[in-house]
Amino acid sequence: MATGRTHRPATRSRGIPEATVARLPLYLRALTALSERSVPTVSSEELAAAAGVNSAKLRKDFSYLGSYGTRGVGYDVEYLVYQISRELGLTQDWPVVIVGIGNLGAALANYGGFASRGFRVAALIDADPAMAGKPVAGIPVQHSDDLEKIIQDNGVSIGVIATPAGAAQPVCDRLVAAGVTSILNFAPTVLSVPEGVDVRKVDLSIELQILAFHEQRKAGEEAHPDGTGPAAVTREESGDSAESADQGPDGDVPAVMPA
Amino acid sequence: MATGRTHRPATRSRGIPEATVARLPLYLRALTALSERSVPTVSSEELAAAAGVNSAKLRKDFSYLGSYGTRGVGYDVEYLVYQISRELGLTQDWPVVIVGIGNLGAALANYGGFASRGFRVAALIDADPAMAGKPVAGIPVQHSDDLEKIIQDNGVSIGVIATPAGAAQPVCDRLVAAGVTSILNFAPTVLSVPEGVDVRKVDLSIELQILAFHEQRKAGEEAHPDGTGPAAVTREESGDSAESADQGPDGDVPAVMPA
DNA sequence: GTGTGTGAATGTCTTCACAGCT
DNA sequence: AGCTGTGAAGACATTCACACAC
Repeated sequence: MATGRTHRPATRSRGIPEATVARLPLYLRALTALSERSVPTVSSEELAAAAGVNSAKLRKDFSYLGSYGTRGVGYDVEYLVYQISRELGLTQDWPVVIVGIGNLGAALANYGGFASRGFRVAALIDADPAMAGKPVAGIPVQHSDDLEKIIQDNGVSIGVIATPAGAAQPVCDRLVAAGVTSILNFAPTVLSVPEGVDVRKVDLSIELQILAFHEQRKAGEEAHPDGTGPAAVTREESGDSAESADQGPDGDVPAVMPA
Repeated sequence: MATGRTHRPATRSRGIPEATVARLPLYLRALTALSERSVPTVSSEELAAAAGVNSAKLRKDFSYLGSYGTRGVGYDVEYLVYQISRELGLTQDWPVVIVGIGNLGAALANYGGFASRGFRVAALIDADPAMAGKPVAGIPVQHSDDLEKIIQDNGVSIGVIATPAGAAQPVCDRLVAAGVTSILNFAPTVLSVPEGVDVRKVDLSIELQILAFHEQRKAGEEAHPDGTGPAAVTREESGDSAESADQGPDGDVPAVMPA
């Protein structure tokens, strides 16, 4: 959701819906787990449960990739892992730089699920001269003066911004000027980027606020089941599945699952 | 988005669309910045630009809250800040616990944007006895043996899980059993929760994979503008705004913060 | 004149339900 | 018989465009 949207305003042909793309990593994770347990095939029903979505959605999602299943049987786990990995571009190596090595930047640098999926932390960059040379997660921090050179030398196209809000836009501008075309932004700011550059943002405080909104409703309902309370709701809890969560914004990334 | 959905299956009356709720924090942030600069009023056009959305969407979003603007003039900044805060439930205090004080947990504990919005870190919990008593961000870490007591003593209803994947579900179960009804999950796992409990997830690796997907397409197009390449695309990049990113997810989903 | 508020139109995502392949 | 793949229906979200209030 962040700002508008740059990628295909409505692509057809090999156009995989954005909502589907956002779920592919989820399926991939579930499939990887099955693969490690040497499970050979899986049905849409089983895989959907593992990924926390419903089976119709999963089948529809896979249908955009092609017909990789076998009717009456299910999906071949290894084959699907490969197809989804390829579709997501994970069969290649993605050098990534992290800018802003504070608490969060360090946490990201140490994050394991990083390397496990084709992403390689090529460099850590920080504006504090005192940090320069210090190793974090085994990688020496470099000073931001060299940002452009680092990007270019490593052929980096994906940048992660974990700086304070005020530094985010300038850093973003430099990253883009140096050739970065995809940015994952952890700073609580809206970034302006030229067309063709993708930005995804992750904002803790926003997630908490969304939770608070729903939490408030729950409290209001309890206290006033008649729908009169503070945040009078009047829902109808219509008969419905028994799922849970969701995940927000636009692409609305999915988020959880039922018991 | 995620799985089904627990909150109003399609509530009307005071039913604010989920997509709108997800944007309210964005508007609030932009408004807070204006407020600090003592700007008295703002038009939908200006505010939309600051929040990174288009003005029609913003007006539609606000229309779900009520008619807080003045035709021909715009919106009163202070008044809107108050209304949105109230709608989001930020006028009250939300004690939060963070479970799992590793790199990420520590980063979250240190996050400023936290307290700034009605959220108060009531306790830090970790399973490592060696951590017990150590202060992180000025708050002493407590051992997870006391999790239930901590939740109850502090009246916590929102929990943040920043543990390794394997520990997430057990921790989640204990949190829920102790009374937590909203969970922000940073562990790369699908959590099972009973109906009535909200879960939002933030997964760094998923965000990167989505970026990689788009990045791959860009590369494919450059190399094969005819739409024949590896991941043959054939989009049409139809004329479009000059905004940027999106977030998914589901929407989009999304979540953290800066150093 | 200016900018909000909103019905109507359009577009996207999800769910249903079943035909068709194994 | 079983489970995928998918048209069609429905729900939801965004955008348009303009009447109306200031």
